Amino acid sequence: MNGNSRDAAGNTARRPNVRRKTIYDVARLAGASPTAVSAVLNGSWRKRRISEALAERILKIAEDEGYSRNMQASALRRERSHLIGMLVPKYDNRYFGAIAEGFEAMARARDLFPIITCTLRDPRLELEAARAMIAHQVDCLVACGATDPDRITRICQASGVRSLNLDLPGKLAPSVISDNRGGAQALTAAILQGLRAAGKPLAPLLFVGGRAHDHNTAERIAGFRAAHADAGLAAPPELTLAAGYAPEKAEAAIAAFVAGGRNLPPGVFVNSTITLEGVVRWLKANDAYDTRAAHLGCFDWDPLASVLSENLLMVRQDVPAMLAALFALIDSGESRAAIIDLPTRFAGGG
Amino acid sequence: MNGNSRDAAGNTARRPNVRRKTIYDVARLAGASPTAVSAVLNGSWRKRRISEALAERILKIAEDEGYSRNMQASALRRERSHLIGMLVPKYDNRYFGAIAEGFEAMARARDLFPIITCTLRDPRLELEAARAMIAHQVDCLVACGATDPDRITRICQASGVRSLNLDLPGKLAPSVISDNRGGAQALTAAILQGLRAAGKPLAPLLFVGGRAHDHNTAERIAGFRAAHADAGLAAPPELTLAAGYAPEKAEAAIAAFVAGGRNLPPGVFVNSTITLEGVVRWLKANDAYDTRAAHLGCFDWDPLASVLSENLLMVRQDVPAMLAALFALIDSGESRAAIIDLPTRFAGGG
DNA sequence: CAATGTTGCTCAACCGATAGAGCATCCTTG
DNA sequence: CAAGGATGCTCTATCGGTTGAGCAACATTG
Repeated sequence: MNGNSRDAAGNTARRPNVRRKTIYDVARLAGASPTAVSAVLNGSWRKRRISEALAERILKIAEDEGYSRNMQASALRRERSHLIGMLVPKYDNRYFGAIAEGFEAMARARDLFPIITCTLRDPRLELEAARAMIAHQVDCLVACGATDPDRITRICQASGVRSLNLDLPGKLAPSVISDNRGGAQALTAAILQGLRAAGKPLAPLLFVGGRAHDHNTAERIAGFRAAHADAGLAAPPELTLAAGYAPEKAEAAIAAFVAGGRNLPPGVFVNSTITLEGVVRWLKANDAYDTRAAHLGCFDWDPLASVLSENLLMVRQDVPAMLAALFALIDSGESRAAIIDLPTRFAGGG
Repeated sequence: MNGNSRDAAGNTARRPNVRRKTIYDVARLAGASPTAVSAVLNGSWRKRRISEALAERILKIAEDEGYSRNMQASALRRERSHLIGMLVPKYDNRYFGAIAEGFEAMARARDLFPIITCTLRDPRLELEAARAMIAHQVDCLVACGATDPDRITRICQASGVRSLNLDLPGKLAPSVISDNRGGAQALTAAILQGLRAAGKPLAPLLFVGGRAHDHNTAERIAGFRAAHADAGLAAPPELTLAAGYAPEKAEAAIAAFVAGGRNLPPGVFVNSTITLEGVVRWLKANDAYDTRAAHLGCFDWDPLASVLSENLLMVRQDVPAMLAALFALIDSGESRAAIIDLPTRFAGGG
């Protein structure tokens, strides 16, 4: 089958001309044992009763020689890598960007080395990436916005790796998510209120974006419908266009909707900033867009879009709170499945 | 495969109760040697003259047992980790997001495991992250948008790790960057042309954002000035506000500029989308903003901002070309310092 | 039939760091 | 001054995979 699929990088793997320093090199120069050097350099020297004098000598030599610990060897021996992995769908929006940045900072604050990889919302890539992370011995894996979190949890469990879910919940591991239903309900209500304030007739809104079968989109649709009910409106299913997140899909969905002979509703609930791009593009291309007249709401937050638009309502998920909850779970060692549902905030109306 | 850690008290994240499978486990079950198992599982079995029959038996058992290679151990022995690291300043814009996504995809296509970490434009964090990556034995490190690329290269060299620069050039390692000067010159010319087309009087533009001492900002200022010269305009230094990328800094800079008794120029060259946020916020807050009247240009590309604005010109750096050039260098093993300067593209005028 | 080659597999020595056990000294204390 | 303890350090096995060397068994050749 695959005899030789190796070294795609054209075998640039020449042996390094600079031999890496090891504890053995440092030990020789310090006239001490590798054990002593190891203890000094990993901080366990007090416990191991190494004298302050020797510790200082070793530290100085290590510094001078540019010694750098080989974490692979260290992790191998200690059966603990201090690596923490995270899977993220995309880097094309502020939400996941903020999650990635915050995750890294909080991991580092705990002396964990964060490894983040984006999986492009591709289920196969998600599994492959999870397996790769496990092979690299991550101590813990966070699946953020995964299409099938439970599948990932099962893979982790098989290798004894702890896993947690973020943004999208699973049934097999602790999950930290936003209150999508509540946020969507509030956003929908605000869009309707905008219509009222503008003296326009109330009518059911259009829902665009997301995947009907994913938890968050389902919850948002539920909130969307609840807000309609609260306003005494029906929310007919044909106004729900959840054909994916990509801008082109949103454009195509709206085009098909209109081509079906229907009138465009007076307001639109958009499921993400990336989808918003497609929605606005369609509206502009079809001369239906006017910054003052549009009644748009977006379940996602982008400060630049927010400041550039007049009538754009945005829901901001509370990334710091989500990460705080996530790391509280990680710190506590909790691994029972349970969902932590955090409230969202409103950000800007232009 | 039931609950989790045995010692509920104290150290929870301790030893996993699921003992990881090793080649020794598989070897025992297959009635073969660990050597044979290793060879089969890493693909070198043909070279090592293992029979097809044994290979298949081992593969099946490994699959059934859920074996997963310990990359730490593997990397330790082979002195090649197949890890490739990248430092990135921020995840708060599409440019670095696209770089991160593309980098991951191209690394994976080469059987390298990408490790990306964001350093928040913090020089200290950059060095710390570089050192951490080296400790984790990356085979190669890409410094993207680093504040001091040469410092990072020197650290890498001391450990025999290959390094490359992206987005911001260094003098000690190969660098792939955008033609910032040319892009800025074209963008500036386009803004001026917009003024002309709108029948407004030509006047020097304002330059906002970036750090005067970083290469890219310096180049962009040069291009900005060249375009002014081309149009027969002076570009007085007091119109150049390079006080950082953050939105608040841009707002503050403009506020100070105006407070100094000067009139706001008829058009603005903005150095990044993140800065644009601050610029627009100030313009709106001061009633100076009108989507149709504003003459804004941004050296950065954000499709949502682009589609939301009427008169916003954006320069799009050619991320795919940059990554292609980067990996061409990586694949070729090139490590001599040289700068590859790629043209930018225009994207959208609203 | 001996010499040589090929096939299929195993042995043992690593890679670098770490932890348990052990071993001299030196210091107390009765 | 011997027993007991503290101090300061080293020895050695080990984590899991990989690799050069080596060894039977069988096939081929002159």
